[in-house]
Amino acid sequence: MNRMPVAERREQLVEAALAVASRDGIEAATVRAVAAEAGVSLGVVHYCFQDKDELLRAMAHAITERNAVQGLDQIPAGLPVETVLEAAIGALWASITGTRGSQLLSYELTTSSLRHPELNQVAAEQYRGQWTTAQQVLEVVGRAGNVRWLVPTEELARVVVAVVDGYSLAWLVDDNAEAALRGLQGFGTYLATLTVPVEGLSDDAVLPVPAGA
Amino acid sequence: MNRMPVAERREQLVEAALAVASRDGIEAATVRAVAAEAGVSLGVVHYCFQDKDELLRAMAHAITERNAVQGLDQIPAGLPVETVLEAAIGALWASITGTRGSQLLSYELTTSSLRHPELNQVAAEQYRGQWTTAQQVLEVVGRAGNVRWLVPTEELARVVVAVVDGYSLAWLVDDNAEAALRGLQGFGTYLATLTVPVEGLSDDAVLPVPAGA
DNA sequence: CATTGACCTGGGCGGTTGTCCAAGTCAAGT
DNA sequence: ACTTGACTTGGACAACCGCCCAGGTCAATG
Repeated sequence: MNRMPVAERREQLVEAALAVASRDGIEAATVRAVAAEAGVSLGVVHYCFQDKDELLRAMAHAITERNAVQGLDQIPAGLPVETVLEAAIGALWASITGTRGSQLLSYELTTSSLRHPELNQVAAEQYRGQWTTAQQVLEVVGRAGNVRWLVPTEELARVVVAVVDGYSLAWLVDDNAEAALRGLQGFGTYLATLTVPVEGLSDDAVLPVPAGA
Repeated sequence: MNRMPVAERREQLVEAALAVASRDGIEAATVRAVAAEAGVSLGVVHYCFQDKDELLRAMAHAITERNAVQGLDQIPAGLPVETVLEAAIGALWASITGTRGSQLLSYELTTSSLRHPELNQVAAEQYRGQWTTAQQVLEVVGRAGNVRWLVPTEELARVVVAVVDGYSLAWLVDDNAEAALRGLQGFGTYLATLTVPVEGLSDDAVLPVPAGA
């Protein structure tokens, strides 16, 4: 096998761990399985990571980062907020149903983190990421729909994450993507009732908007 | 140790498994740990259960049954539906936050079931139970508040379960019970907007109500 | 009292796990 | 060319896992 610096090897191993765990579950992500997936002999893993836990933490960090970067910029602007929400929810749901293994792995990581002290930070970091992402989406949606939220976006973000999490879990169990999407869209129309249109330009002070739009 | 018929021993072992898994996680519920918890030697477990999986299935069945029997009858009647919902949600949330280990175990069982074919039915059964329970609660609430639901309770039940699940998971992670309860009560006021008061007796045909009320 | 059979014991078996380590390999610097 | 040190190898280790089984115990039955 070809040699490479430890930093690069670490990335490769994290990728391999992500592949194994997404496909076969977090329990199947043994040191041996990850090494085999990466095409690397057993010792390499403990040469690059002190622990198996350190590898799992790196994997969790990677999956959290990956979820956060989702396309914020392809939300259409200049449309009614109901339409904007519907489009955003549709895109979000498509990206969820397209990565079933990763979604399931996220829940496995959450429960594992809550049980094992050595993974203590994982779940909290995951949720912080989801909340800030949801908040950013809400603010982008507000600007795109030219509305102001009646409830602080920080509070709303927690609702959104809870509802999306709940529907994702239900979908993983019953495999009924259409019913879940219908429910989510219903939640979207409810969200739309929590907005008021921004009429005058004088309202800009309420919700600070970067000049670069 | 005192002897007992296998049926009774099975119940005791299921109880022990539930105790171990709730306290230390589903991975810690090994055959040895369950036997030790029950104060029984190793072989007894395989004398009462064919598999470890059969023991876990029995444990999952027990926890599902236990969640379903929650007090449906202590919902106050003759009050505005908003008040009824608030009371019901408060009671539900208290029973959730009072059993942290069991809640976490439920999520662990769900993910395990989705990964391992030998536990295939567990998650589905769990969700069927939750949905029907939620539907029953909704109908009781409707009768107690003297209102009719604008959306079929079967559909609404799925929403309720998703939202409660999502908030429970968030609470397990950030341990902020007050924020979660506030969010749930907000969801309750939204639910109240999906009802219309039952005015005339002629409306009884729409929503069949048993004579015994 | 003798016997039967349900129930219990505790050690052993093969397999998998995380971790470690002595030895080997190879590109880069002198 | 040779030395150095980063990187790789593959086997060994103890601990734990689910499962099995030959044998022991004891209440109930004849």
